[in-house]
Amino acid sequence: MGTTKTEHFTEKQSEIAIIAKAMGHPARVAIIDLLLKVNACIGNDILEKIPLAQPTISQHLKVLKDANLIKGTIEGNTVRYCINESTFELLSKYFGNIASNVIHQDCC
Amino acid sequence: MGTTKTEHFTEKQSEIAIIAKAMGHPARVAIIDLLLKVNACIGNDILEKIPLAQPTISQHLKVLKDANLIKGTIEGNTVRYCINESTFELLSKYFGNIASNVIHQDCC
DNA sequence: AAAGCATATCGTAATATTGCAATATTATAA
DNA sequence: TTATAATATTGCAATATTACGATATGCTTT
Repeated sequence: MGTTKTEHFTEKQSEIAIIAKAMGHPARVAIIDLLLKVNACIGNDILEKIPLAQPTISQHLKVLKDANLIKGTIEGNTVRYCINESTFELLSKYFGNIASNVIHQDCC
Repeated sequence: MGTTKTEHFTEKQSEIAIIAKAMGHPARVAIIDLLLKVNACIGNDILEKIPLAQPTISQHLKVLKDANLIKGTIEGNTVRYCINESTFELLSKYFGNIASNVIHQDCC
């Protein structure tokens, strides 16, 4: 085991899970926060800001990219990373929709 | 290793990561979708709807509860689960804020 | 009390994730 | 061309997650 049984769930459910999972690590949240603050697509200045080894950061960046949370473009020997707005919008809408559709009535 | 180095990150970053991680499994997304659809706090009718064994579902429910995504109240020999709106609001706002603060200019 | 439900917990096997050193790769600079 | 800088990949150890059978716990009904 250890393997997720994906076959039973809808496309949408799997999509959300994959994206949420990618945000499910503080280092990756920190990277997003940093990209947002710097307000530009930085390469691995990330290394200087986040106290993890270079291979580890590279791995986290890959996870974020695979989940479409960030984009990266090669620029010489540097990579410009930036936030992929639309995926965050998707998340925001998905969660916002849940929040606003909860009915209280006989709830806990 | 395998252990996340949490000590370097902010409270907020860790909080978001924990919540996002809890949403990072399709079964848990499916449970939330179900709770929303049923529009009431059901006990383990979840079992009938989600094709996983009872202990597995119970475990997923615990993860969701620990992340404050759902609440559960005991009612006789049943548990009423329901969505914890405020945590979803928190997520929606956090991600929405990111989406709306991205600056494009020289981005990828 | 006994039987029967709904849930939780335990133990365990299979697999995934995290983190990093070492090493590769690729682009620029000297 | 050689060195240097930025990034990716590989390999591996430690730990976490997922899934479930078996079993426990705790109501509720008979």
